[in-house]
Amino acid sequence: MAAAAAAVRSPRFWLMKTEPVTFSLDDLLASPAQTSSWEGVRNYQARNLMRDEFKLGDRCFIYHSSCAEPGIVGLAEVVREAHPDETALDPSSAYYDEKSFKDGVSRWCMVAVQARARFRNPVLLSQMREEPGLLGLMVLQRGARLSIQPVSPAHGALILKLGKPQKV
DNA sequence: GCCAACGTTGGC
DNA sequence: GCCAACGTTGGC
Repeated sequence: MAAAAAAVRSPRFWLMKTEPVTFSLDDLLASPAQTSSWEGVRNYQARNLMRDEFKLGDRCFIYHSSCAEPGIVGLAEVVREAHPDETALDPSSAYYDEKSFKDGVSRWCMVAVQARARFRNPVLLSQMREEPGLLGLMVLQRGARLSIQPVSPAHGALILKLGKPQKV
């Protein structure tokens, strides 16, 4: 009997927060092959999402936080699934976490994403709050600090429509 | 295991 | 700078 076909699922949408002062969409676009590791996530919930749920081909909205106009500015795609975040082992890194590893292995992991589009119309937080179709989107909830958030297919489709992505 | 203190996030 | 929300830490 032939091996069962690998379970296939549709690509999911995610939202990834980043402070543009630290790492912006432009920084991703300027990275080699427009690809970067999403390092420095130090929250278990966010880690678990990346480790257990992120699959190749999933689409990630890049959200700029802690800036003048917080909002979604572009789209990236998962090009490498979860693997150890070596910055946790590097004392010179801002993300060094000496308590995070056991037997030389860190509990933290990361994925790599490649830029896919810049939004012609960045979808600002203020605009999303006014958009009935985005009701229930996690980033709009009070105190939603999670840096990695799931986005439903319907919300993802609407954000793409509003953002008018320009391929990069 | 409880919970107070403290630190961080992030919009405003 | 303020402050609400929430995660982590550590004493007990």
